[in-house]
Amino acid sequence: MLESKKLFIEYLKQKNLKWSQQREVILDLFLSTNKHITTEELYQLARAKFPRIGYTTVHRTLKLLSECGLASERHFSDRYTRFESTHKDRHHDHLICIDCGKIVEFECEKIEKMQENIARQKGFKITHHRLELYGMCRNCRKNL
Amino acid sequence: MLESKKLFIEYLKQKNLKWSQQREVILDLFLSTNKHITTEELYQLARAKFPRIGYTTVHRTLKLLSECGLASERHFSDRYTRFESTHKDRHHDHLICIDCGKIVEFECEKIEKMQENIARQKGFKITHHRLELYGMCRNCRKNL
DNA sequence: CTTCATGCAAACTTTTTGCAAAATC
DNA sequence: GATTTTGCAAAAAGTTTGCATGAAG
Repeated sequence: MLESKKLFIEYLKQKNLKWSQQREVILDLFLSTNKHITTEELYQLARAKFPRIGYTTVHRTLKLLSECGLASERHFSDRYTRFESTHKDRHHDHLICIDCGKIVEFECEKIEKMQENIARQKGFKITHHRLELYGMCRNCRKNL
Repeated sequence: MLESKKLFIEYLKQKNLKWSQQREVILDLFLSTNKHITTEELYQLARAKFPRIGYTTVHRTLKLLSECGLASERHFSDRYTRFESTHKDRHHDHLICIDCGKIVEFECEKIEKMQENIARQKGFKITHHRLELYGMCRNCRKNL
């Protein structure tokens, strides 16, 4: 079983919460998708595997996953909350194609260092940040 | 009269739209506030100057200001849409205190350059970006 | 006097909550 | 068996729209 699946089950036990079929379906789908997924999208996927599942359950499970650190909530420029799997790799930022919506992840140590510098100058202690670069990917530029 | 006020009036003329008392109140308040303001906040300010004004009017005027480029919409981590005046100074990013909500603006040429580099590596051409640093400001750290 | 803007109320969107029935421990 | 979860429906919270009335050109 996946490390993160164990982690979630353990988390539930600690909190005296219960493991359920629905939670399993949702977790599996969430872990197997690489996307920055919305509740609605995951709900649609889940319904394919477990037709009687409710939107609310998906929503609450995603919240649970956020609480235990397996997911993190993100807001890009539409008004959906998107959930991203956090456990697998370390921090990264996003490049987003404004045409096709493709999301590419990247990380840059130097930028992070510079952010720390700026924050120090302004008297801040950073807890987290958000860096999103919007533009056109190679493909979409080609098809102009 | 302010440059941007003229600009807005000109924009309205071009589109065969009308100048009104409400639009003037809203524009003046918007231009005189430095905040990243929500519709609700601006509505409250506007009511003080023009009691019969409606929320809808404020909302629609802010949308107009976005359309003509005088304002830009931003989404931080709460669920409000915030409007920021764009004309006055050039691009900048934000430091946000997670405790008191204070927003400090900054700009960093070096970070921008690096962003371009990363995008180029990934085949992207950047149109715009968003960088937000979240943390605790000096004051809030003092009062811990 | 024609056209557009206003402001109310009501619709819409996305997220969240209350609660009776069902599943888990 | 006690307690938590589920799924529905309905509430919240922000944003957007329809429409009769009023203001601007």
